[in-house]
Amino acid sequence: MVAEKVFTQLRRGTLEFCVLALLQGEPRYGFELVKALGEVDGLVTTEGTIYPLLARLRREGLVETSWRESESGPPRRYYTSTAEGGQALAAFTADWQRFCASVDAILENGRRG
Amino acid sequence: MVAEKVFTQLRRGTLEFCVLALLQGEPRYGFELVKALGEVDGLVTTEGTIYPLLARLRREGLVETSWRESESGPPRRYYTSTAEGGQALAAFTADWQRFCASVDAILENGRRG
DNA sequence: TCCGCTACCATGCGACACAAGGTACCTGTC
DNA sequence: GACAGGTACCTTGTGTCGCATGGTAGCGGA
Repeated sequence: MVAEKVFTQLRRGTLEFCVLALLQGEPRYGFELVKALGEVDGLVTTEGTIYPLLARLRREGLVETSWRESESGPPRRYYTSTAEGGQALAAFTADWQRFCASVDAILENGRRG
Repeated sequence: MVAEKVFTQLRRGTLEFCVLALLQGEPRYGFELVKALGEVDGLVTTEGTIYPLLARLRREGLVETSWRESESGPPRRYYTSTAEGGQALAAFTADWQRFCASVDAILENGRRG
């Protein structure tokens, strides 16, 4: 479908906070996040997107990391949301709802003509 | 507000179709669109964004243009949605709703922890 | 005459998602 | 014990798109 390109643009700005939401209360590692997002409609992504994104979140102090051995395979870097990450997520959630309401209103308007 | 940056990313991909929605049934010119979007929360934008965007829509055949004299000031280039533009808008609206549902679900999940 | 408004457009930049490729470790098979 | 394949990490280069900036031109008021 050509419409996949649309989602690529829509993901911008939201993916970051979807990851943050997935990390609330539950530490996860990069590969796991890719698989979790892959199951959600419109949020399919790859490692090439996730790792730079996680590095950014870490630089901004929104997540913390720790290495853990795996029972099978290489060690994993687990990501945990900080308190600051939780606040950022809450702020975004509010912004997101405002934004959705605005877009919905305009699209609705357009449908009527 | 620093949060303005968030909206910059959220606008990606949606702005294009918000413009298309505003053009449904009613021809408008560029400057008018900037003012119309400026009144909507989270969609404030400038000419530097709108004109390249309109040029893109025109290249893709989603809008058509015509010049009209203005009673006061320089002539205006009016943009009208084509049938193809209407179809693209309908397709996007469906994608947008799916995407919103996905993001809402993940954000909700994160809030519970 | 000169400032400011309306209205158009072009150029260059930065942020971000993604494709592609690279490293390293473990497991199973021949 | 060599080697294919899976897991998991990360880096580099590319393309898109919103936006800042700036430039042109006509009109009206001080």
